[in-house]
Amino acid sequence: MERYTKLDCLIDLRRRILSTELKPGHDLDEARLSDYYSMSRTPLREVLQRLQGEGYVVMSENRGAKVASMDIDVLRTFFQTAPMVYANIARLACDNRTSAQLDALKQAQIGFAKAAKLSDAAEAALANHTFHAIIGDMASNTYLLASLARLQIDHTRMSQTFYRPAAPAETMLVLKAIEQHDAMIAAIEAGEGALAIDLTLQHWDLSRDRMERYVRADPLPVDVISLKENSNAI
Amino acid sequence: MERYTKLDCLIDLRRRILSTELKPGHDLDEARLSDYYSMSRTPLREVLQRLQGEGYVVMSENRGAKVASMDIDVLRTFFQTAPMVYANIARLACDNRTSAQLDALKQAQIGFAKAAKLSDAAEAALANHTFHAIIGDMASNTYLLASLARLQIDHTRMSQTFYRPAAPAETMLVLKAIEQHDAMIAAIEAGEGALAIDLTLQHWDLSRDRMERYVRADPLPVDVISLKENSNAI
DNA sequence: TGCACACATATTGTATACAAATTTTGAGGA
DNA sequence: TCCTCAAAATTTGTATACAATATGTGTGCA
Repeated sequence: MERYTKLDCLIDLRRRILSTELKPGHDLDEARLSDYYSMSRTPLREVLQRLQGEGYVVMSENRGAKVASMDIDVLRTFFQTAPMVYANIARLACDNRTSAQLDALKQAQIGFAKAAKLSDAAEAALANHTFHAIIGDMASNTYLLASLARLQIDHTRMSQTFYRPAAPAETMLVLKAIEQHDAMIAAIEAGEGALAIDLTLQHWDLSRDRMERYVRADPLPVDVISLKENSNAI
Repeated sequence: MERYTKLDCLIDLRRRILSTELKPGHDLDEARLSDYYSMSRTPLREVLQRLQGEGYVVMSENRGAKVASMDIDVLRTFFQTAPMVYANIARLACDNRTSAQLDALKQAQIGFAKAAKLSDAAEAALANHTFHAIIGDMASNTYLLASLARLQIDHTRMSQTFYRPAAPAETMLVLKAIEQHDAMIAAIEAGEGALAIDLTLQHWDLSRDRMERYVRADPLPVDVISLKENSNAI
């Protein structure tokens, strides 16, 4: 097997966690991972420590590392916090973006659109992650960036678990998201903070609706239930 | 020398960085530190990785770790971001605080008042750090907590560097801060979110004024300068 | 069958030796 | 004196061996 460097390993583990190839709560065995990346446990452990710092992983004494879980109470705070942070980041990005960052953002958008049109859910989610991470960089606010990074981890993982390729509405929503990204790029490039906030909140609403619709699935026909109740009557 | 555990080492390094015993930008030599804490480099390096994740330390490939610096552009974003995060944390704390956390908060306030009255600047700053960290816990919002933690690191370090024990106004400000803490405890205990936000912003203003006043020192008497100019005239 | 306990296995934590990279030092020449 | 460059010294990065802790298994007993 080819040889991984420590940075490769870090990036790859991030990718595998974001794509939910490594599911929330999954146990990360040091020996197995160090074997997988063909490096010794020492540098691998340092990678895990770092991933813990970034919020991808949780570690406990003598019990090793697990992929950070997504509990119901954490999800609640997620929906509570995300719009505020995303909006503020977008506004700051308008003030501080560099042209190099704008180029990177446009590149990321191309990657996102391509993956979305191929219906490659995992790739699209990761490209989307990159897109919003670049906006985070543009804001150049280390403090808010710490929140954003953690929000993004859970957002990206959720968008994966809530993805239903079969649903016809899903395709429409993705196309809408691409449009919104384009509008956001224009607003950031023009430095129009208020507009960027507005677009960001719309973008958030779209994403939230998609996730909510998944959770609140269409109820099964009531007829079937009443039928069952009748046939099983004592 | 007594033996430190890894957790002790982590906590002690945090303390030394917050108290600016280890100054911003200070180089952290692995060998020296592992000797100091009488442990081998392997666990010490893991501690450093973790501190990097928490924002206390920055590391670069083959160049080791440094105490996180406080550049002028970072300070700008600090003043930009702090009030928003502090206020939101305070509001959330009102909704989610437990009685155990309230007890801890009152204890921390006692510790702060004691250190302040003894004019122990370092101890007071650390106790103040603990006080606000507990409010952060109360908010139970992992996302915002990540921002708060990073803001607090720089806030605590700044309040140290900007402390002038000789200044008569300083004592007044500390007494005022103690009062504000008491009012905040009451607001959080009563669950009055709006009031807690208000008090938090007042508390922030006090702290900001103190730091600003330090930076904008009283100008030297103009007479002295003109005198000097005259005597050195060519 | 169900439980408690000791032993075996597996996994994590630490120390040390060595490899790789960086920084320092100093000799040589312009 | 100043610069260049190579060797030495220092420092960081990795592999491996071993220690400590946690987990799994089976036996004996009620």
